[in-house]
Amino acid sequence: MSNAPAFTRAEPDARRQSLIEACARVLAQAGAAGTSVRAIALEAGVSPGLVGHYFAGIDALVAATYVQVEAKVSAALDSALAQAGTNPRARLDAYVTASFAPPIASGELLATWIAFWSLVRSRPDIARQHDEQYARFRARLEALLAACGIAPARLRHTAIAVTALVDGLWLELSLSPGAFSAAQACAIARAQLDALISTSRSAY
Amino acid sequence: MSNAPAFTRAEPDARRQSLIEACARVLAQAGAAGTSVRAIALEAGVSPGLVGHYFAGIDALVAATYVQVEAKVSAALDSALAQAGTNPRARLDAYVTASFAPPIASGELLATWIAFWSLVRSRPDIARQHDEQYARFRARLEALLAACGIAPARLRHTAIAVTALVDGLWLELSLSPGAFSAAQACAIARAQLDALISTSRSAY
DNA sequence: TTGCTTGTTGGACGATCGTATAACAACTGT
DNA sequence: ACAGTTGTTATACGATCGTCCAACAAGCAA
Repeated sequence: MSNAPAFTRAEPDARRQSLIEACARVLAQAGAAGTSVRAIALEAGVSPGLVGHYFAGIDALVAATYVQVEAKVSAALDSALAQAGTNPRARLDAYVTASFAPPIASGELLATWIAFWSLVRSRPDIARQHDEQYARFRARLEALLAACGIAPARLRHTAIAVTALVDGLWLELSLSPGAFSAAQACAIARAQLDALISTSRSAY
Repeated sequence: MSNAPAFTRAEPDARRQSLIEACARVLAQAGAAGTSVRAIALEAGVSPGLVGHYFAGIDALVAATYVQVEAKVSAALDSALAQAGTNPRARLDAYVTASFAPPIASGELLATWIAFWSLVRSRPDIARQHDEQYARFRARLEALLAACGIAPARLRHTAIAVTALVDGLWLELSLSPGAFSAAQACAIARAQLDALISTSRSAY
């Protein structure tokens, strides 16, 4: 009779990955409040108990999801930079443009970030994870800015400023897409970059 | 014998207010995940059932708490502007300085904002509330920037840029206070404002 | 084929959630 | 002093939460 397998055994890494992706989808569709072990397991097509087999708890799964989302964002930025050529200013523009385009600025990512942010204050390990992620993003931006001729003494301040500007535009763009468009966010960020770079060069 | 009252009857508005303040305290201490009707009632010193008497649900209470936090932030900004005198640039600096100082940049407010943001995507009424709040903040900033001589055609873009920059710095400052200090955030924002204002004036 | 390892299931468990409701008591007007 | 209004309490209810665990079965080794 029916010798169809009751379930398929998966490679541990692949199963972990599928749970992480299911968590991201649930976060995007149901928000942080509607994200439960059962909902994630249902989305992944597995039994609820399996989640506890791969992750210590729901918080650990959210943190792992954040890591994967961060990796996806980084990959999208790297891809944009690779296509931008070697001109320093063009690379900076490509960074900005990619930050306001899918998949980075797809409002579905917002729920993952918010769920992660809500854990930062109460969990020191997650706070450290956030700090490391922020440091990586700032370091990448510092390299791009240094290539544009920003004075080394102003590099750190400038990178913080650009990160804050891009994050602020990205957040508002994700929260209320009607306030302004991605193209406007691009134009605003580029205008700021022009001002920053010319100011720094005038200090030579 | 003991004729001490079992409970004290409060003015409806005062009781509403005390519940809102209790909700803000619970959000700050326990995060969005630990904020429940029972925890709020315990913090306010009332019975759990009373929350349902004043608010349709936990979401409505969070939304009301957001309104009150927004009012507090606005009051702090207005107070800072009132003390700044009449010089347009000094008023803009006062706006920035106040944005990175208590009570606005007290990390306790962050949990309220995050809890509110997590409701924006799934609840259209809360999305509208957020849009209105954002529009109010941008309008206030546009007035300050107009007084500094920003060209009317660039007013909207500039206000969006400054709002994004301040929000991004405020968010990172609240999430990880160790990355940079409030004074550094101030300096960064002021440098950006200098660049924006000189750029706009050179267009005359 | 047989036995072993282990990924996987499905449900049980206690705790906590939001909400509804009946009884109570504090205040107000008479 | 009395009665009516209603803010308030305390509890009950069903649903859902995260976690745990014994039983099952898929795949691999011998």
